[in-house]
Amino acid sequence: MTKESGPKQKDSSLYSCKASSREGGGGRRTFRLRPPSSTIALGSHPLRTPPYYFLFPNLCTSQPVATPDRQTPPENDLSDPRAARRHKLGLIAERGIDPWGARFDDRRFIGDVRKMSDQVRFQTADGQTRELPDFDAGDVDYRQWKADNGPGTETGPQVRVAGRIMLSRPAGKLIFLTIRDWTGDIQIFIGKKQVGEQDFELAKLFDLGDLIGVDGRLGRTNTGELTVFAEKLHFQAKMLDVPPDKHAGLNDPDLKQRMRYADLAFNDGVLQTFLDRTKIVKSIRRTLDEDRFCEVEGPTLHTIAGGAAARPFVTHHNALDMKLFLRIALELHLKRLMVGGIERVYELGRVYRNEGISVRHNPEFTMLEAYQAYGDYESMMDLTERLICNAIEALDGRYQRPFGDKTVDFTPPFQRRTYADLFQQYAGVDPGDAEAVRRLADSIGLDTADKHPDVVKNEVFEARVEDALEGPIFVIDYPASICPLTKRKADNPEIAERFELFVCGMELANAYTELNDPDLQEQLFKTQLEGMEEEDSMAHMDRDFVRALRHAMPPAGGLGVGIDRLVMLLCGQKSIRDVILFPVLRPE
RNA sequence: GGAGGUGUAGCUCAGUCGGUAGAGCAACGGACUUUUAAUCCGUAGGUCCUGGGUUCGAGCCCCAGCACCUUCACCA
Repeated sequence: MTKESGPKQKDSSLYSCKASSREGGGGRRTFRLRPPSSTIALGSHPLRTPPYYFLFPNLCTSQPVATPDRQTPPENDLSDPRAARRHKLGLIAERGIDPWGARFDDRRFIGDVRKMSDQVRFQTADGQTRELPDFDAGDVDYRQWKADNGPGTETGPQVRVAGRIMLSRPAGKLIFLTIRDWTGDIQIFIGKKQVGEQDFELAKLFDLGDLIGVDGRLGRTNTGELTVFAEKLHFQAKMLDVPPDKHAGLNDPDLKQRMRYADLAFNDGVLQTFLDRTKIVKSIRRTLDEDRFCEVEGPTLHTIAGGAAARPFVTHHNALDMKLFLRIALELHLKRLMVGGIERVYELGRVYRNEGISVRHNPEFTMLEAYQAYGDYESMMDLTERLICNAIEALDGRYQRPFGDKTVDFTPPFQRRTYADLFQQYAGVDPGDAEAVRRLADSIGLDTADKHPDVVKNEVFEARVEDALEGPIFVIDYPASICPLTKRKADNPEIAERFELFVCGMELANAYTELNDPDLQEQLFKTQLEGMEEEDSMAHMDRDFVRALRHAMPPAGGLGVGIDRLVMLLCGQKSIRDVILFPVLRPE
């Protein structure tokens, strides 16, 4: 799954830069001079902490200090949770412990430690080793089991873990913690007798949200809970702000997005959704790479924002004194590359559209576009199905996926129905009967004045058909006049070889048999430009793109997939802002 | 941009008819060596989004503004 990214790979120059940028911190970090980690024995971490409080004298007092604003309350008012945390930060430093931690070699991810549970054994007094009862099977009274099998001692592997304190259950001279890293949770047992007076006093200074490291032995408590029985504690970082409610978490959607770090750290499932997003994106790349598609990086700054009908963001290049647009699509540059001979090409990247924000729209979003020379829209349909099915396999292999109150069945093959067929079924009108379509459009309150019959038809389709498509369903063979970049069917110039994939009323993918006739392309651009506002994206003819087509682009299939929406559907998230780490927000 | 809703302790939320501001969690003090959102006793914590207005009196009613949510439009 996730590659080990331990501290060994840490860029020391980056780190020293970070240290020297802090007041009083220059030269403090000396770990680069230490021997390699292999020579460091587990549990005997060599950090000899300097007298840390000389470096941060202001942290090490509980005297009142100036309070510039409400964010830093008086430190002597310990009823304020933030002041209490700062006070404890000072007490930790006074104990000679760096409250901001240090490199922590040879630690294991908690998820891996949990997999070591079968190494926990019970050794009887006469030297026999016994397997523990199967705790997953149901209620096991482990205290009773030990009494029945005793006398004896539990043995388990020595482990080193680190994570954030999520729950704390103090019980006299015992403290139970639940700590979490990005692979899972595990309980920590801290007994005064077991860790010693020093570490137990340190543990009393722990707060929810702090990061700690633990050396200990893996075992089971009387209730059977897999637990690291602490032998040595390592403080790693203090959380100075107050974490959200330990049970309800952070609920305010604005705060969740604004403080995504807190959302990720404290709300169940959020981190998993974003790790799943990465899995989906990796799977898409893998699928395309296996099909010998070549990933490229086109320009983000365009002189003409083309390839889609959307308003662009405008920016300015100072040295050239030139207006530039953030790209609204990847299409036109990828096709230029096909002319150049990259016969299977894709880009998976961010595009920007200066449009409204909604539960399905963010001004910047991630798009995949893929082009395959000598393919057509049928080849792209097969590819789309493969991309989605492989992504599902990369997650958990479950083809029935909940979305809101529905369940979407992604078992291939997906349905394929023509636009006309679906129009007849859901709108109840023959799509070939322009007058009947117009009457229907009028009756549902659409503005039909001065509009091309196919445009009216498409508005009816969007109003009546799209929302009804629970899918996944490929809608194929669109009216040609609404698809300016699409090749017509050989036997019917009224029909464009195009499909859109719909799931839960949402457009997930869009693909064409690409138009490669430069003269027809130029003509269609011009037709589309007529009557358009200057600020609209396609209102500038991309002459260089037409020139590229004159150098001969192979006939090809082209596909666009909205990655954020795919992640929404596969992860069961109803809002696009729940699958984008940092969605656009107004300033605080 | 239009319409509707929400804004109260660090977090999650109550707040009746307009009459002294409430709970749980978190915090602080105390008890507890096998707990599971630990429990028990005690303490402290408020710019009721902001600014006006009505009223003897406003968290509550009225007006304006700000932010977020839902929905529509633009769009994918």
